[in-house]
Amino acid sequence: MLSFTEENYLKALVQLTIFEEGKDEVGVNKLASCLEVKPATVNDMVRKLKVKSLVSYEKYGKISLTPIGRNSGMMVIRRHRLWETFLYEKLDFSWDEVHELAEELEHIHSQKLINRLDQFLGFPEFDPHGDAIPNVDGEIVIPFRKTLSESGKGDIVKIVAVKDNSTAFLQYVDKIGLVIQDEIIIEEKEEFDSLITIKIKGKQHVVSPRFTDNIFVVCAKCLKANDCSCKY
Amino acid sequence: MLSFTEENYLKALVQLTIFEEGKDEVGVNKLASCLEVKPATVNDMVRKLKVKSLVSYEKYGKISLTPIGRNSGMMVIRRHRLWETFLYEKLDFSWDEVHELAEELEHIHSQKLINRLDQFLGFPEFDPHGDAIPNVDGEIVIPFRKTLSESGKGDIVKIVAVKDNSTAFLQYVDKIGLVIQDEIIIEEKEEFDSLITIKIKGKQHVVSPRFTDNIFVVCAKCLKANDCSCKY
DNA sequence: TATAAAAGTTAGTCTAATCTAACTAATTAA
DNA sequence: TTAATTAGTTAGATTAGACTAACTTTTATA
Ligand SMILES: [Mn+2]
Ligand SMILES: [Mn+2]
Ligand SMILES: [Mn+2]
Ligand SMILES: [Mn+2]
Repeated sequence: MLSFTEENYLKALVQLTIFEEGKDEVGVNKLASCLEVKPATVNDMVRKLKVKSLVSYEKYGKISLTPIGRNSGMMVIRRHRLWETFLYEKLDFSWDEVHELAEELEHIHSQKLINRLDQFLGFPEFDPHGDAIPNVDGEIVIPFRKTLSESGKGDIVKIVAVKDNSTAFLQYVDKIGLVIQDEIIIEEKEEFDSLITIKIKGKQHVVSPRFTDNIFVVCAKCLKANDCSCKY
Repeated sequence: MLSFTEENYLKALVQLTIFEEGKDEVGVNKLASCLEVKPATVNDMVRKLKVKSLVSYEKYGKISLTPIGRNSGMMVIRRHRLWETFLYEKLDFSWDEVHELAEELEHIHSQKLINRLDQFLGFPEFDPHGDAIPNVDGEIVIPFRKTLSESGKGDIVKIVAVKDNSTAFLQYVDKIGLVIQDEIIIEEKEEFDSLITIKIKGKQHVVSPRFTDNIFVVCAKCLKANDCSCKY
């Protein structure tokens, strides 16, 4: 049985080596800053996780997940996202409240409980932030998507997810009136300070990279963004 | 913020000094055996809880809860019983499965979460084992009830709760076909070995004190057992 | 009331998870 | 290719929660 702490390390490793585009290993310092602990602490724990065959690691080398480690980490994320969905759908929490609560709930271990919860929720594909929910085998479809920052002037896109899960960010998104699946028109891009003028539901907003870097979008014309042939 | 361990001590103290009839304090050894740790461990922790003003305690004396300690412990029990009810009512778990899962879930702290869950469940009064659920202020109505062992030959009673929450016991109750609110007729009491013959739904069963000590009943004739004037 | 038994305490040890401070290896840039 | 910077390691300390073994106080009993 894994401890809360071990689970949090594995979860962070999934985020840094699987969800992060084009990276399948990570260094001690980066993992440490992600978990808000010191590198010395990570060094200890990584050696412990290696003994348990959850990570691959050699002294002065990079850290990567073994298949077992990957699955364990993915299960933590599955639990996190299913609980977020439960809180949002059934208990009427707002999307900026659920993440914090799910940080605790994700460590409830029972497989049976989480599978029953999944069923109770009707096997949702996405959590309230637009993130895909890993299935019972730890498999996940990471859909094609880009950040709003990567879109060009004149593009018409659709918001599919948010990157930042913090209350401050999510409340700002709420304030602007933006909801998952909404259409966004990029009206202006100022190269000098990277401010972007967007139109949502007919209303203009000027937003900064702090915002656009954390909004995931797909082309609004061809929703099957994988085969997208639009300029986008 | 209380740790899991501290919460478990407070919960055990509520059970031993409030739910246990006519006792408002408890010794180190009894608390230790209830928590399955050694007396030395309890001694350490009780001194820590005293510093936090959660218990009253003097060296070589008995332990009792302060009002704050009582409320904290009661909140753990409220969460435990509400989660049990959720698992039983919404996720179709059986009554012998829910206790173990609730042992983990009871440590999720958010007040807002538990109050929303309470609302979602329609403010239930009792958990799947027939135990009353403390309200948002930590108040609880401990209804009048006796064990089946205390009933006499010829009594007609109604099962309102079970004392033992273990899987083994609850599955035995299931096997006999007994359900909360069922009527039980005490047909025979053998003084020699304390075996009791009962009738449930027209079927006879011979049961031992291991069973009857853990079944809570009220008189079936006058359901307001508090004012019961039947022999019972 | 003296003494044996039960209840409770203390000192010292252990493990998990963290830290700091000092060190070493690897990478980058002059 | 050497020096500086960055990344990673090690040793030693701390804290919470547990333990054992030895001790002390309280209570029960002869
Ligand atoms: Mn989240
Ligand atoms: Mn999420
Ligand atoms: Mn229970
Ligand atoms: Mn219960």
